[in-house]
Amino acid sequence: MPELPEVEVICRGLRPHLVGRTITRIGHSGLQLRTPVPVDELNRHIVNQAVTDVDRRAKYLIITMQDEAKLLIHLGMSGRLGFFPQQTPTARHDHLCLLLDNGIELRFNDARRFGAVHVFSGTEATDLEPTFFAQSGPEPFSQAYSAPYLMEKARGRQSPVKVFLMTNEIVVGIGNIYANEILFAARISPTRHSATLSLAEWRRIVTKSRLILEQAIDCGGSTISDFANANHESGYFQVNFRVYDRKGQPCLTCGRAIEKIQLGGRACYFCPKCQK
DNA sequence: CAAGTTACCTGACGGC
DNA sequence: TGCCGTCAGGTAACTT
Repeated sequence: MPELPEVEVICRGLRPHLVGRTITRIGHSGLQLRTPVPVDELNRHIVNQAVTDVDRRAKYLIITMQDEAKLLIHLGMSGRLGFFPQQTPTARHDHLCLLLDNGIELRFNDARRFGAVHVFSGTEATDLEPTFFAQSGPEPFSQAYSAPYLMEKARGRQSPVKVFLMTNEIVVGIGNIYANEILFAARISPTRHSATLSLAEWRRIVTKSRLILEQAIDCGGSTISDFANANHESGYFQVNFRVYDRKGQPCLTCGRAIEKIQLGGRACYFCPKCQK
């Protein structure tokens, strides 16, 4: 999926087009995503309601309605959102359409169907933190994401630090691409056992996490094959990739060939000289 | 409990 | 041209 920067960019792109608009009708492909699309709940809690806010928590987009009901959208690996005039023919893999009161439709397209749609009534949505997000760790930009916090969480953990950083209950929003980039920027080997990192090393990880994610957001996210923001514009952070997808290419710092290994079932890229 | 594996699903790409 | 295997940004449910 889109990782945190991409979802943040989409969130900002959606906000001005959605806030104040009323959703007048929904359309559904009939196919199940990661979880079934709650069509009845959408009709009950979202339709004929005006949107009051669009936010992000972890990699979820949160659309809040006038009566406090919330629509959560997760883009999975291949999910995309776009605005189209109502009469535009729907595309293959358009799974959810939200018709707005100005004749524009917000369409959720997801080829792999790893995405998800959740609806909460006003009552259910009053505090999603202790319920829906109970297992979700802190946001990378929050105070709670700190070196002492990571050091404590890593105590006794044998798992490679890259796998640890990609674990949602530790910190949300960091997926495969940015985990690679953050560890390169922090000069820490992705294979290090989490418990062996010093407080100073965790500090570098926290600082670089925020720096890399912020830069990616400023670039409009990274475009890989199928990511586009809500206005059909592409991001350009990928030109800043220093290790991701650069197997065999020279490290931009020392010239050594970037290596690719498998870690936690995912492709992992790093410079064996710069990252210790 | 932690860590490793599998599954979900389609599309793109490289090799032959 | 096309067939086949491999891989892909995520996450949760399994097993070990």
